[in-house]
Amino acid sequence: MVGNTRKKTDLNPNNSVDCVIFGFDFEQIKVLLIDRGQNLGNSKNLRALPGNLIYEEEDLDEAAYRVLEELTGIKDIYLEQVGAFGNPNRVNKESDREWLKSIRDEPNARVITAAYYSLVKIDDFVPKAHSFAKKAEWIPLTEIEELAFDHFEILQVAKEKLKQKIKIQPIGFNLLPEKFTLSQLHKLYECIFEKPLDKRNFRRKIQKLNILTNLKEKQRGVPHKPSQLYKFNEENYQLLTQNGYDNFGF
Amino acid sequence: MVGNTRKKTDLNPNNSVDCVIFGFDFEQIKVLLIDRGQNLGNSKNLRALPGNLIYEEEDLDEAAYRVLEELTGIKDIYLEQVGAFGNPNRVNKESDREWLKSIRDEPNARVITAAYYSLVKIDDFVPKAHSFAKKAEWIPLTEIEELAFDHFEILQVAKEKLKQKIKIQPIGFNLLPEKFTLSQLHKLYECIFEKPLDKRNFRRKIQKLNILTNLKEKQRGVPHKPSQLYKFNEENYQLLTQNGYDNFGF
DNA sequence: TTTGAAAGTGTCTAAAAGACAATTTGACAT
DNA sequence: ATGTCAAATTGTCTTTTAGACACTTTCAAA
Repeated sequence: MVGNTRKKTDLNPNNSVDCVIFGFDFEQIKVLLIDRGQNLGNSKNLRALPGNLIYEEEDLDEAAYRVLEELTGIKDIYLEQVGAFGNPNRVNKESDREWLKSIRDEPNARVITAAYYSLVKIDDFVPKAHSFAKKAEWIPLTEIEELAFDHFEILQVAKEKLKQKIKIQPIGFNLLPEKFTLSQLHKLYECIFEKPLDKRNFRRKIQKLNILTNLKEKQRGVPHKPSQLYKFNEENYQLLTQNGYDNFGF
Repeated sequence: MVGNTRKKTDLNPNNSVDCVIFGFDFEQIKVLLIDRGQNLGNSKNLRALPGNLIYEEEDLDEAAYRVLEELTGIKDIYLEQVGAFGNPNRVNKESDREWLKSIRDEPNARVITAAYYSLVKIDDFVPKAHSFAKKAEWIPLTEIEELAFDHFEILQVAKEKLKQKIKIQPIGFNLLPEKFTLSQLHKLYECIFEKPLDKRNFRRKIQKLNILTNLKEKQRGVPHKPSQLYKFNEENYQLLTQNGYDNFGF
């Protein structure tokens, strides 16, 4: 392969991106997985992370944004690299090999993947027709036990990175709609940290940070005391962090 | 390329590892860089991170350990992945292209690199003859302004990851000899965080963590009050963290 | 009007962080 | 022997943050 002859639309058969797309439905964290719709005798039809080969003339981040848009129709999304995964035996399940044969020109090529995680507002998700994904589904994190390739391992690392990142940057807002309640935010943090957080202490700290704008608007139609709605205050967040503040943990 | 015919010793021409090797000489943080010894008319002879192509049948972590041992002679070192770097224009300096021509079979191949950082005890460093590195030198972080390829960018990201990681895991001991003084540890943290830390508060916190063993042994031959020597207490560290404790920041 | 369900709120205590300066000790020079 | 230099060592007070803990409010629906 000679660099000068590469075209934008040439596939790089040796490098891919895989995306761990997190969503939140106010109850639990979910991950968008694809169903490859394989009919296999007795072996399981394992779900997979959305991902694909990159193009020759494409940066890794670009490729991740592209794959995300192709799959979800969402642009300008929060995206963070998890890392590179290159175990030579990443593809060691018979079902994975079968599947690659059906969709790849070079199904036996060694592929090193750059994994990303992204946080999306679940309601913005617009399922798109996707070449090789028979279905795309939101699966609760707690129900995921096995995935294709090394995707389960990638998911574990992505979860860990998310947990760490959210302690130093309030990225959780990317999982909530523009307007949200403190209870929803509270629940979100409990789901990410996988442990209960005291309601009053949580509210005290998040409000003290002064990065929420109270919209003076209430929830409607709920069969109990309606909640105040808030939105994330980007400007105050900038002010807060410009002197190095980075304690957003609970 | 067909997977089944890959051999352990085949080079993968499209994927490399690059290593940011941090050291500490009790004064400042240094990085091990190679000098490619190029004679170039007017353009600078830029230094580079040590790195190389990986083998076809080699995991990325393995490759990083191998490259480190080949270069420094050190095994069983602290190693952490920084991430994948795959800008299609990573190689955009004429001097880098020239150099690749001289050492690679496929000098124009697009290479995606997995970057790692490692922390080494500077005195354990045993310079090794290294195929294409004319010299390997410890350069102070503060003096590094430009590097080959995208290595300067990689270095910045590695520094950032190190700063974050050391707040949740006391990996700094990997940069110090077995026996060290509290002042040396204090200076190390100041260098990593690039800001002064109050001596008394630093000592109070690190001692309270109870992960240091006082060796009841003093520095010798210093023209001032000799300091107590300590070593890292692995067992106490395990005890401390097994309940999720992760606040090692200052 | 009653009931159910979640929202909203305050205080006390304990632990941690941050600011701050004087004394001690050994090596070396005189 | 004495003095000097340079770095090590040590403690207190104040402020901030974390953690534990329970009752009242508000709306919708029965």
